[in-house]
Amino acid sequence: MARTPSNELEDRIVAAASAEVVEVGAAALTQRSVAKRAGVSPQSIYNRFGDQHALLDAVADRAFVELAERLRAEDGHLLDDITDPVENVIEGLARYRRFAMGNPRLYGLMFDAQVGDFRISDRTLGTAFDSLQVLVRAVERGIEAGVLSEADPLEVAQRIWAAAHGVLRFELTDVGFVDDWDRHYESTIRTMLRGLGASA
Amino acid sequence: MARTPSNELEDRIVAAASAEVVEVGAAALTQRSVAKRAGVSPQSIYNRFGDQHALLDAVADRAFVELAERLRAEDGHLLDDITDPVENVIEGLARYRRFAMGNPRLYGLMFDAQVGDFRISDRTLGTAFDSLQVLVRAVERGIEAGVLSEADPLEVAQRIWAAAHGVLRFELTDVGFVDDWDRHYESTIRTMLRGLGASA
DNA sequence: AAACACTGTGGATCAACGTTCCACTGCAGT
DNA sequence: ACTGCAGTGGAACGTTGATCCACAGTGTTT
Repeated sequence: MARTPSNELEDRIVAAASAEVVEVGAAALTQRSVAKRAGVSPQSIYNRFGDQHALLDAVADRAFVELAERLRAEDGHLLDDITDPVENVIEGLARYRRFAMGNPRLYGLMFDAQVGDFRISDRTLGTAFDSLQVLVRAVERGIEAGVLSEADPLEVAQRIWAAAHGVLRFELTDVGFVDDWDRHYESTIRTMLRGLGASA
Repeated sequence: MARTPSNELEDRIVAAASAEVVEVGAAALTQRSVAKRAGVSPQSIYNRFGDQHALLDAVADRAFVELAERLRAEDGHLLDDITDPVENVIEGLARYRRFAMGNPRLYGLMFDAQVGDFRISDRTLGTAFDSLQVLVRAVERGIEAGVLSEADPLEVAQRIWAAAHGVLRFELTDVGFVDDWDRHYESTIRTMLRGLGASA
């Protein structure tokens, strides 16, 4: 070894790529535009990440970390402070929605294959799993409180998550025929929670 | 006017593009490959459709028509023949899932922005709306039978649709941590229907 | 202090892509 | 028979992801 690579450079590249994704989307992002924005040569990206997919994967991974943080605490309000289990889930998913609608293109990168055959790596999928734990914990609370019926919390959390994701995807791609998406989103989740209720 | 354009040619191009989408996906599809497959010159595609997005839109439109047909009748079995309202919805969405999983790339084109900033046109969105009517009708039956509580059938149908779509998207992009996706899919829908139940 | 090893630069290059242009051909309508 | 447009074939342009190369800079080792 002769020289220690500066990971400050790596951060700059990922930050530039993130900004690019947020502004124009992953599909419109180019290696040259990222390099220019980060103030590095196009070659450096390949030296660091290998190819474009790997770079996008790094962007997605970082986004999942930010998502998890935002779910746990938004504007200083901890999700754990909400005691009512149902409202805890509702508020958590409301934050989830604000994240998605605030950064639609980033959300698209995380959950779609927006650019060619890009797929999230297993490592990034692990980070996504960490984010999901927030919802899993909320479900566990609901079960303990008897508001949700006994079942595998992970499986239940994913049912709720899927429903929320489905609504968001439709909203983001303008598919569907809804006046008030905000209301529709919450209605769908409340319907889900009602279906998961302990009563019979 | 001198010559009547053969829409047989148009059909050939759309058919070739559909096959291409099914096999390699919309992102990997190229104008040249479609032209070659259809046995026409690349130029003809532009003469007919304008650009690639318009061609993909035509493919999506056709796919929505096929989806609606398949929902209504699969292997000669009419959906309307199922009298039980709940099982009617379940079977309809099972067919929906088989369509999606049988043609994942086509499904991706219909509901994602898989290639750049491509969006379904308003006209194609109308066709999608027609497909949704199958589910709306099933919900109406459920309400009439008292199995589902009184509400706007269109709004309710979209809640169910969104939940189904969410599960499918996660399955298709390998996001989520589920053993048996088939079971998870049906569980999610049944949870939804339970939440929509007439009982208080 | 000197030599080394590696990172990053700058620029050229390649193949593939969507799209456009143009000259040419062939058929349908008057 | 003449005319006009649909479609062909091929070249071309600009942009993209990716690779290659010679060169400069800098931290580490000797």
